[in-house]
Amino acid sequence: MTSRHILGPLLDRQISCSECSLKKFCLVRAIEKADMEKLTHFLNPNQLLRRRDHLFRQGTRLENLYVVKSGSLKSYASTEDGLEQVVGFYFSGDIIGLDGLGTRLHHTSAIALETTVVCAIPVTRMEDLWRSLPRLHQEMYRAVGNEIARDEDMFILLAQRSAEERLATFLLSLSHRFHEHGFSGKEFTLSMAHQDIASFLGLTPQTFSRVFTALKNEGVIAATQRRIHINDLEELREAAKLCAPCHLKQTLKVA
Amino acid sequence: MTSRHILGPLLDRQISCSECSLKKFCLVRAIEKADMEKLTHFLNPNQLLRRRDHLFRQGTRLENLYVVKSGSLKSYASTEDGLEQVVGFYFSGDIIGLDGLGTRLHHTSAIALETTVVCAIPVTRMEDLWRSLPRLHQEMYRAVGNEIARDEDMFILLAQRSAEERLATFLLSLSHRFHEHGFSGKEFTLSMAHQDIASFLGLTPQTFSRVFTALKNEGVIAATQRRIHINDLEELREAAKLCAPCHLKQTLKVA
DNA sequence: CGTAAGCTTGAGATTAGTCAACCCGAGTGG
DNA sequence: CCACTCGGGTTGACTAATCTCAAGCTTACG
Repeated sequence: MTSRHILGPLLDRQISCSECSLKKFCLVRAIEKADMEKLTHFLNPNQLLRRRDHLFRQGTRLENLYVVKSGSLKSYASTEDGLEQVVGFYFSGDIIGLDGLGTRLHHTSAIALETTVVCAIPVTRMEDLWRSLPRLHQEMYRAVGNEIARDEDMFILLAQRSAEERLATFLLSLSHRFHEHGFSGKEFTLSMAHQDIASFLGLTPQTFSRVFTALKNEGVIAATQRRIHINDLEELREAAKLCAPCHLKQTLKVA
Repeated sequence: MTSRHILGPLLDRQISCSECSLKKFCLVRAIEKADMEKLTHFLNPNQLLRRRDHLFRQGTRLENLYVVKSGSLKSYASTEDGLEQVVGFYFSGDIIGLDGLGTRLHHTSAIALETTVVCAIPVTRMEDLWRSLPRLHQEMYRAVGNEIARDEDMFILLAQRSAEERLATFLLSLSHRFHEHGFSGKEFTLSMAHQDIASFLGLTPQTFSRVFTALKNEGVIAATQRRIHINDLEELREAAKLCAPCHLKQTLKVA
């Protein structure tokens, strides 16, 4: 509502959560069918963004949390010295904006990587929402807990893993994520630029490119531009050096 | 309750939140005086840990969230290859255990760095707690939002800052934290080992030591063992290279 | 007092970053 | 329709930061 000017036109508002194709992955999964209409009432469903549209900007008031319905976004922080750090990628089912709940100001900016649809949850109505649908609560804390756990996994990745391990881990987590959502885990298209991944992984674009090329040369993956094909999943796992249960399942914010 | 065997004896259970010296910093600050007794009912207040006592271990069931009342803890993740990564330090007022809310399993281990007192919030009673004290809610989301924002700040630190910048940032954030709680921001004692800080900052103990020594030689700080004295706050800020508002206020999980 | 853990220091190896050139494809305008 | 430009991506040569290995020191504590 408030950031309408940077958003595309709203899509068909009629679609309720109960009809939403995402209900298996969204917060909504905790909700009884009967309550879904109630929920729909609290949301601003189906806001459309085009590639490069900002969903919100660092430092602005937190008006909504968003659930990604389709498409993808990245969030990034700008530092005073002009650098940008990508801090997360978001795909369908992910909640975006949580980092603003502390200060009620967005702590990062979020921008669509492709044509993307999100549902907005106005924070001013969250209290009512919880009251009206206490089960949602639990689901919300689940989401929050997963996000924090993922962030901690990222610490490990950034703090003690090599460039190759970071990239391999990233590809695996993407693969896992796509698979989870019923797509191929072996072949997929990146919606983000290589340099976004590099930033996210704490690497320069050059180092990213070298490691990426190396993986291709070793035959572990095949790739043209942003189209990725994983040839040897085992080898990729090897390269990622993560067999621990806690990592394979949910690593990175992209998971 | 469940982990009593690794916990020290319980202290005087009589102390209620309204008498607690921490109420300015704890979740409780959102609560009306009249409701505090109600809250006390939900808690397991004042569990005592000695140095090196575990509060919980990675992979075990999440039974409680904890608020640190006094003392300090570190949380760390163990990877399959035997490495340990410190992912956070916690001081009075901090909530610990949030990373387990997703899976209901602790995602990290937590261990006391000194004699420490915590209040336990049983997760099984959280639903009741929210119902009974809806205002607590908001405070909880505030805490969660701050934690996520801090994690994102850590990404930047780990992804693109030099060893010196990381250490300087860490010291500043400690200083800020102590100051906030009414202690001196210029002189304080570290409760964690140097190697814990090194791990947290993604450095080897050797690199940490070199940078630490350098800061001492430059006269920016003075330190004997774990006693720190900040001589030149401006210089330290310089070394940290963070002037952006979002960073100075709340950086790192220690803030 | 003796041991162990934590911390420091040095020398050398290694990884990733920097600087710079070049390539490629998409979109633009002549 | 083609040349131009620009952003993104690649590659090479060199540099610098951090890690590794190794030894020695200091402190804490039984």
